Amino acid sequence: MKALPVVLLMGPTASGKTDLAVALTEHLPFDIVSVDSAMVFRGMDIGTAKPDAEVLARAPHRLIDILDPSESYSAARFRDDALREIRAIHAAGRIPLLVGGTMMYFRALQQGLAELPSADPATRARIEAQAVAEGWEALHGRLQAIDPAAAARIHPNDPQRLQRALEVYELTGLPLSELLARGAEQAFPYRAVELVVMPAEREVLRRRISGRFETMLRAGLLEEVERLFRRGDLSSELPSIRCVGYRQAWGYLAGDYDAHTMVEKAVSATRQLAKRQLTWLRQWERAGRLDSTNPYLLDRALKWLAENSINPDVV
RNA sequence: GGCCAGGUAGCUCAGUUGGUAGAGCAGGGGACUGAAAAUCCCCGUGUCGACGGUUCGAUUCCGCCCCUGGCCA
Repeated sequence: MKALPVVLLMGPTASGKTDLAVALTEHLPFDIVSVDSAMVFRGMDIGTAKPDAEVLARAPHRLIDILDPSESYSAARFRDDALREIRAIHAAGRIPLLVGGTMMYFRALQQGLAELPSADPATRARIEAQAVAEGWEALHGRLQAIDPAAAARIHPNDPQRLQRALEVYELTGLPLSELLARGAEQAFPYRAVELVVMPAEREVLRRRISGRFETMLRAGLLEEVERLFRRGDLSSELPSIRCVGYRQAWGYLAGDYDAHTMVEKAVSATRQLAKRQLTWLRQWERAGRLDSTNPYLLDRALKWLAENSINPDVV
């Protein structure tokens, strides 16, 4: 029996993925699963460009609004969640359409992850304290001793990865490199059909990004962030508040800079995000992992899907 | 009109005791295994405001002019 299809629609921020996905649901029996590390948070709607209630009623998105901003998500949790949603959608006789811009989630989903311990706040706090006392340079030296391969790969200025490598060692007694070398868990047991929304020109995307941020402000982004700010239990260290737009609005509300600077910083941060997303896409393209067609136009996307024999009979 | 401080990378500035200059930000490229909208790495030639002068050589010194800000009239 042929593997069941899963359609993956990826692209940089502000490229029009959501619009295309919603349009596709009107032609084929798709159910959408969001692949987005920011849309998972409740109460973060405007700044994450979450589809509005009217669109969601027409085309429900799974894996949005599943976390409070005080919580944190992960690629591993996404993988589990997404596989569960995919099974449920297939069971209902429909086709999963995974849409988003969090490229590492796509990677984790399709290539799998090695068996590693999940984040442990106590261990991280301990490592953090050591970093404050001795500096990350010293911790990099320690990693050099326990896991030379990881130390060679991880730059001394990269606290996040340094902390993770040390955390894994403290939790398992084994070097991260060795656990990674054991390989990922089972592969993606579906037939993946990949659609990539690539902007023809960077300049177009740049303009869309600044225009969209202005629209977000007019739609009440500042009020949205202020609600989070006033809660009192959130901080700029949290993954939710580090999201593009939220981080800068937070800094403005905290009095770190004026409104004009906030807008400038937010727009730049969004462009930088798009650049990183494009780096993933180009890498996959070079590796031949992607079909280089740009299915931005709806009819082109539908044609592409037809060529890959995605139609209601398949399921 | 006079005095003072400036005019150096797209922006904010540093610097050159005279040998044509470098940071941050922006921008570009890359990496990426439980934070990933995160975290990190690499990439800096620009009439050094204009024109003259001194000098082997001026962005640097001198003169003059233009522009910006401040003070005084």
